[in-house]
Amino acid sequence: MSIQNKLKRLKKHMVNSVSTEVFPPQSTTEKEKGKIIDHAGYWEKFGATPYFFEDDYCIIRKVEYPLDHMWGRYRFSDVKDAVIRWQDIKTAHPLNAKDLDASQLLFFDTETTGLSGGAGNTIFMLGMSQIKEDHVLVNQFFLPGPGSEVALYHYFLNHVKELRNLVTYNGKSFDWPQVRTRHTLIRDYVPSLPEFGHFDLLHGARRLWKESLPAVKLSVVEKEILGVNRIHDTPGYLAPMLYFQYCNEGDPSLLEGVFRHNEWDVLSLITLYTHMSSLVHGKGIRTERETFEAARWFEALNEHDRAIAFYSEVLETGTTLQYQSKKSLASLYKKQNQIDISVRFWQELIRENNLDEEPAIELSKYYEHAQKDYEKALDFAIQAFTIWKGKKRLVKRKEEQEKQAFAKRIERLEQRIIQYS
DNA sequence: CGCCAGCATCGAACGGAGTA
DNA sequence: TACTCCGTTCGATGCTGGCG
Repeated sequence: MSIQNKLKRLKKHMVNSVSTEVFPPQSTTEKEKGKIIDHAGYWEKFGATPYFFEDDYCIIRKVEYPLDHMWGRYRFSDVKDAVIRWQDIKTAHPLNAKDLDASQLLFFDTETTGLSGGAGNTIFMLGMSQIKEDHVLVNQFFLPGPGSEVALYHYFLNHVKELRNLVTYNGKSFDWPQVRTRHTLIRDYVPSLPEFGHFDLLHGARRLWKESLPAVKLSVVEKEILGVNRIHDTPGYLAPMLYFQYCNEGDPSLLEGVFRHNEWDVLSLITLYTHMSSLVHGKGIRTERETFEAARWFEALNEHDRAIAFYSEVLETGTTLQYQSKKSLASLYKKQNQIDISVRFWQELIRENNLDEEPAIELSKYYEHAQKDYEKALDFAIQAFTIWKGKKRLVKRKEEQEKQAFAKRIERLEQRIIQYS
């Protein structure tokens, strides 16, 4: 096939996906002759096409998956249900997709030339997946060499116009600041960065699995939690080396593994978001720990009712986290002014464990202030003090503070008893 | 290897309720 | 009226683990 024909074909493909104003039709034959890309044959075989902008180009690779394709424990289409279930949850949860449609989520991951920030590093690949009407679309925008960034970001920023919310893994600290840094360097030549909502799944994953996994990196979560098994994955840390080698030697096949790795990452983000949403919605099979951590999450968000529901579930079905759950329930019911329920939990707790002074302190407060039964209050205060004294302390300063608090409480109660008797 | 969001921890400030 | 206890909120601070 002649270069001319090839270019014609490329152009036809590009008109489909790129608005015409960025690819002016006035290109002359002479001009098109300048638009010959390196390794055109390879890229074509790889399903990638060039996108020209002024004198530069970047490489666009698209991959499609059917919506019912399984990725780990879920089908891609399950993310739609997850998003729908958020609609009737009022909570300001950091994963809440209320008022969003699954198709507006941009599952996003970059490949860069290194970890350190600043202008020294470049992003050489912008990878993303999104939910289309009847398929999942993966897009990878690749920087074929330094100096092609305007083309890369021009294409990217036009592409994401309709999207509203990023979904990333550590993207708040890493990917998106990097994008912003690169963008500011060329902002005069490209559209401005859109205001995205942003779900960073790292932090929720930490909350849910910090205690049960050796590390909470995406690769571990993916394997242990999502059930995604990669074969022949190119680890992310090799990406910079491979890219530099490609820059020196010009052989794009060096990067096949990197494309693949990035593609899998943005697909796993879909499954991970689906799964984390399901856990938080209380759907599907959950471990005791997951239910407990979801409860803690809601507690931290001041969502008492949902926290209570989850802790209660642990209490009923759990085995190892019941004591902690009961403690949380006691203080949550107290906050909700359900004192009787709260007290019943404290009493149970004190019977279940004689090494924890907190229930005794709480009961002492209850009998002193609510019941005005100073004898009982004193008993619990002394009991608490005794338990506390039996513990090894680490922080001297805190120890002194707490000791004084106990002394004060006990002295006060003794005074009251003398006075009222 | 650099950066930074989010978490835990702590102290200060404050208000409500009860008490001296 | 002044004080104490308790709970809540808010800001400062320090730390850590994840990204390629």
